[in-house]
Amino acid sequence: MTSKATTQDQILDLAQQYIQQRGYNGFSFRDLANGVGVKSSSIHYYYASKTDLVVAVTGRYRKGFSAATDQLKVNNLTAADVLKAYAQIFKSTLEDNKRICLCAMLASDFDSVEAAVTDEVKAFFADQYKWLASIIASGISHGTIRGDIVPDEFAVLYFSALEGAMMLAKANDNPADIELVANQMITMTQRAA
Amino acid sequence: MTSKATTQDQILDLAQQYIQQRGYNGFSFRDLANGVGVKSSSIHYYYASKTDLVVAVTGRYRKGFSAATDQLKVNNLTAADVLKAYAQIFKSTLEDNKRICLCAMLASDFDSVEAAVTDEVKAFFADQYKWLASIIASGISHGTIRGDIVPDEFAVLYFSALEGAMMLAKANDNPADIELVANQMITMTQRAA
DNA sequence: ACTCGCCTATCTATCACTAGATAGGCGTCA
DNA sequence: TGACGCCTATCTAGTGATAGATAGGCGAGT
Repeated sequence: MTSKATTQDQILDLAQQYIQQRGYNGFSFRDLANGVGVKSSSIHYYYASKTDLVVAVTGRYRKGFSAATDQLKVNNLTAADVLKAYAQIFKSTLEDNKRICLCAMLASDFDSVEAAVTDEVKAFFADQYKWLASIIASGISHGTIRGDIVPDEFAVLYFSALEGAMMLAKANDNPADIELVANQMITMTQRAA
Repeated sequence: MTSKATTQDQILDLAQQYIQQRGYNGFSFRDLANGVGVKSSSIHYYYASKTDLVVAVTGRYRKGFSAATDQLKVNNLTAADVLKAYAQIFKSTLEDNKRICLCAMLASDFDSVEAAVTDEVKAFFADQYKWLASIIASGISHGTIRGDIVPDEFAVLYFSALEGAMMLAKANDNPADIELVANQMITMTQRAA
């Protein structure tokens, strides 16, 4: 009946989970093989090298994340509400088996991975900066965000703080800190001058 | 002559550097041994296990960091200036061979390390939160920081943002982003109501 | 309709290498 | 003479990767 998850999809799903939980150097082809129920050579059949596998996972993640953020735009919410919803993605990710942003993990592992991976990670960050800056700019033009905020700069701040909060919230086992961090920044974008 | 760096100190120094650059799973006893100029068994002579080694590195790092932050307090600077100087520690660390905060790296590797390590990492974070909150509270009482800031909450925000910015600045090869992030937050603590 | 050729997906078995860890020895210096 | 500091040698367990085999499906040509 249902559940037509192919072996390849299962490999990608589990690899993503492992990277988000343990990082690039924290899992092996055998871990993956055991989890999926095949032999490690079968993973090599789909992905010649670990780099190839991680590039595939990261590309899929980037697409999926962009699809998720684009959905936040459709309703006619204020910029502050969109930013809050964006932060909820981070909190939900952490609450899903203590996962960290895939690209944050890979960024920590930058010195261990090949350029094909770092390129994909950098592209993800660029995507997010651009998307956040557009949300902020829109808020300013609608008058719901202070006019002295610089969209490109606040995008870096907001994203940095969420990534950092995610890591700390995992260490301290306190996902609510992500909201605490997001809400303080959002308040600051609205406080009257 | 000079340079009395003992083998043990060299081991700790290099282990710290490797953790900050590659994370817990990104270096081996052999890497360390080659770098110091001894055999890997000699490292086991000082530290029975990798866990023991990392606990020692982390404890030393925590002490050293506290010593550095306590020095920022002595002069009669405004809270904003102290917070700026604090952010400079993060920028300098990144500029020193692209190192990330040791505890941020270990927090990313939480699922790979034993409790003895995570305890030390959590203690470091608690130290920093406490120190930052005291600086902020002092700024409020001196009237240089807005009274509607909550020290404990802003400490989490400020620290999260710096840790996140550090990781992103490394990935994007742009240490100045750390200052950009810090300055935006400091501005927000001072903007008139 | 049959079969030939090729593809897909997986297996077993193994490669060379690296991981952390351990046992025991040897020289130096107090 | 005994502890310290470091060595050689080795172990067990795993690493990513590769070779070669196999079972079954699918499509084209006769």
